[in-house]
Amino acid sequence: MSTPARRGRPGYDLESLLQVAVKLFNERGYDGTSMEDLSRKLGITKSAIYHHVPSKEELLRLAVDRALNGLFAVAAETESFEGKAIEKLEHLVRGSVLVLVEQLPFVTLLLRVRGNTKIERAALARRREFDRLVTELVKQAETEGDVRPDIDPAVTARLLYGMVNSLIEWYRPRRGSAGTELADAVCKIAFDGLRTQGG
Amino acid sequence: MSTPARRGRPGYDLESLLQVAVKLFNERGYDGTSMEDLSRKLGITKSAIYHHVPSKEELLRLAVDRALNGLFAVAAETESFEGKAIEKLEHLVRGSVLVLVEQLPFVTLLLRVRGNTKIERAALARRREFDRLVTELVKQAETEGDVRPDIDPAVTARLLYGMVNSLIEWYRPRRGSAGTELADAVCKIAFDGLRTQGG
DNA sequence: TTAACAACCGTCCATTCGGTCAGTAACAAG
DNA sequence: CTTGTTACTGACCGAATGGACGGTTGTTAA
Repeated sequence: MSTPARRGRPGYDLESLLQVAVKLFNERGYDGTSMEDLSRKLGITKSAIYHHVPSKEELLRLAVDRALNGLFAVAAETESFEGKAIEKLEHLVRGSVLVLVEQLPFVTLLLRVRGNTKIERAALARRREFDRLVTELVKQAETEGDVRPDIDPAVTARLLYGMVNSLIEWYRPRRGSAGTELADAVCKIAFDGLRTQGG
Repeated sequence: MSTPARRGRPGYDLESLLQVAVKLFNERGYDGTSMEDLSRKLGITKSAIYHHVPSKEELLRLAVDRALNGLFAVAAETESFEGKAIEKLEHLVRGSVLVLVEQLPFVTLLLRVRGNTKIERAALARRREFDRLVTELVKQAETEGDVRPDIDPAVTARLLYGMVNSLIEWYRPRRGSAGTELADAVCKIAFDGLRTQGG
């Protein structure tokens, strides 16, 4: 059923190890977490970690790639859409929130990468590509008259995703919560504002 | 005039050193920056740094305290205000954006603190206090009928400041830019949304 | 029973880390 | 020239870091 009867000695595999690692990286920061810290948390020795993964950085790479793949999957889905740009934009935002919620630890790690190594810089490059995509959509929606023209589209786009991405700072999954409610809240405030609608 | 003729051997003082340090901390992350890295950037030896500051953490403390003092000054100003809660809230947001812009490097460092040490935890505690203040204001504004009641005020508050704080991720000061325009943009989108208003 | 398999341990290593300390260099005022 | 003041150097230290390596233990399938 849930356990497909794995061969060999039981213990961590790469997946279960990655979960713990990413969680710890988020708590103390990637650079602030030593492999000793991680091994202590796992309950195994440091050298055992290197049986599963060739380096500390590889753990980071696996995590941020998972986050980026999730986000780009939503982006691809959005692009193959018919309709007005503002509808595409809302779809992208909703999808992004859902990815944030479902892959919270991975996305959290991604959004904190600073570009110290080749791998981190590659992640930043993909992030920028995603941001460009959002900006283009906002621009188009403005051209179509659905987004307020009194603010630079690039600024609007960044504020929008600033709000979306800030979820990682405080959102914590509760059992039974679908994430769609959260996406609703984000879309309401981002698109129509927190003020009571006059009308 | 601009130089009040300092005594002693010329070079860095605590202030000028702090500027460079905080900038580097923001580029590579606090944990990702060694005192050797910093000394290289400064053009002096590592031990020279310890003439100005007793420890690496003290640099962090000085920086985050400066950011927190700026934010709490605005908060105090806001509390001594007369008027509706929503007006207070807008004043707080505007003031926060201005502090963010004027003290960008310090606030940036503050918002990335993870709580690994006593000093970091103290900073996080003060941040939470500030967040409580914002939430209370949003709640009150909702009671007064000025903030949409269909979203949990705590969520609204967090999304609002998620947007505000996201400025540190992309805003870079340009000469001649006052920051008030940015505050305008933030308030417009946060309070009234990015969608074109149905007149 | 045995072979394949996968997870794990103990020991070791070169390097880097934050930090110390005793002394030196460069300036201003008297 | 001296004195006070401030910034800096170079050599050093114990601890922690990411990682290497050869050997071991526990589990399943044949």
